[in-house]
Amino acid sequence: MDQQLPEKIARRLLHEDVADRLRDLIVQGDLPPGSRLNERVLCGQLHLSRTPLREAFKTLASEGLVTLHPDRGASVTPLTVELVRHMFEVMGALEALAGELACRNSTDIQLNEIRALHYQMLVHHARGELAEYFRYNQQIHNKIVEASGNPVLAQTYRGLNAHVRRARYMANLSVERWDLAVKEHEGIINALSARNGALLQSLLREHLGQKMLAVLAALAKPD
Amino acid sequence: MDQQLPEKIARRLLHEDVADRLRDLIVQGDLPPGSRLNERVLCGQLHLSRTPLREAFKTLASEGLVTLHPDRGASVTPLTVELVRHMFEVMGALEALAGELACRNSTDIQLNEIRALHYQMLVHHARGELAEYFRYNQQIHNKIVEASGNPVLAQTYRGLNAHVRRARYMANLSVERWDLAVKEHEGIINALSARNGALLQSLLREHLGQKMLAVLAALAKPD
DNA sequence: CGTGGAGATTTTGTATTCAAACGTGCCCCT
DNA sequence: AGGGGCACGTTTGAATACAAAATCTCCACG
Repeated sequence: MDQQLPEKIARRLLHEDVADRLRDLIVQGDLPPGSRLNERVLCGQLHLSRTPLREAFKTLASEGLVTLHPDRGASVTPLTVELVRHMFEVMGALEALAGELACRNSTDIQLNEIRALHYQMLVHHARGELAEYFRYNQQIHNKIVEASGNPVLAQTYRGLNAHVRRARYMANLSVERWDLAVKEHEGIINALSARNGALLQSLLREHLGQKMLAVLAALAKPD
Repeated sequence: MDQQLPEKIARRLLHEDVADRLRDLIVQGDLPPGSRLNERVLCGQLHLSRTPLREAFKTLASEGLVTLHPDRGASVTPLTVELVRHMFEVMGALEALAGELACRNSTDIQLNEIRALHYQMLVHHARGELAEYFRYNQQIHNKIVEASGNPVLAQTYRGLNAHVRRARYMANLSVERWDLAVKEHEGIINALSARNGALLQSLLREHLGQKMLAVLAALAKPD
């Protein structure tokens, strides 16, 4: 047996922690789009030196979350309508592929896990707990991608998803849209359970398309 | 008019040059899969200090070309059969999307440019000039992705393509496969010219699938 | 009142330094 | 002889130092 040990021994690199932290700050809007990232200031706030911070910038830059301006520092990549549209287009292709593969490759255990998450999500929907709902919603989509059994797909998906989450954070969900989204999820879970790849793909596309419309509407509105 | 000026004023960052250089070395196999990247040695060879080199590592790591081992340095990510299979799966979805979008969005000028590249490629095929053939082949696929008008797609594609190019570099093309690939390209160009998205998608999938088989066969063979 | 430019200040890019972790070889002990 | 542990050299991780670029300030000049 050469399976992974339950706990990782390997220590985490500082720049990785910093990248995670900055990613969260950007996704949640604490570092607003377009804002400049002053190295000295951030070093003070995060209690580290410039070296690992700058390393984290490189990681985030290659994910597209920050933009590097030679000799003029880094800034949070602005969220434009065009960027959102293009991201959702790519996400659509990736999710469709994930759905198809998940129907083919996922184990029953993974499927049960996804169903469990779905029901947990329904609980939070019933209680009107938006933040928790989002967490489980996110987890379900991640699990579907994982269940595809394709780590390259999973990694690519995660990279883009940071952008999408950032966009969604700005979009306040209407109650109607929320209810509808839950209905769509119902269908998604059913198609996956039936391992109906073609159906799942079209449902995922529809779901993502609706999400994009909601995000675009929110972006268009003045803050 | 806010179009890009013909010449970039912005200076290039050292770590970007280094990342490009290392990427080439990895893709071409000069830095073979699994090989360890000793910082001091590379610094000497590339004539720079460790800081920008390490920054370049971070970029390449987030592209997946190198793997970082905490406290034990970096190494070139090994090319496994599984990795190749998974990459081609994702590339397939991306190229299909690119084809669909290119049929919808590309300008006639872009289309003409692609056709021109195609004929140039035919020239090199006729002369049996493999390296030049590959260059134009690569350019055509890049142009199709560009013609999709989706920069996010283009960027994602480029990231994965480095891996694919690395894999292909190991696969010696047979003459039969080469002739067939040219035929496939013919069909691709025609479908694109006719702006037949559905057809183009299936042709691109077929083309990529064949490429994957060739690469996998080469990987399976002993070097 | 605006404009332009020299010098000071800040900020970034790269090199160097310092500290901690890793790996190795040797010696001692059983 | 074999295994364990300790000291050493090497390599990496992070901080600091230095250099170059950009930005800001303020005053002279039109």
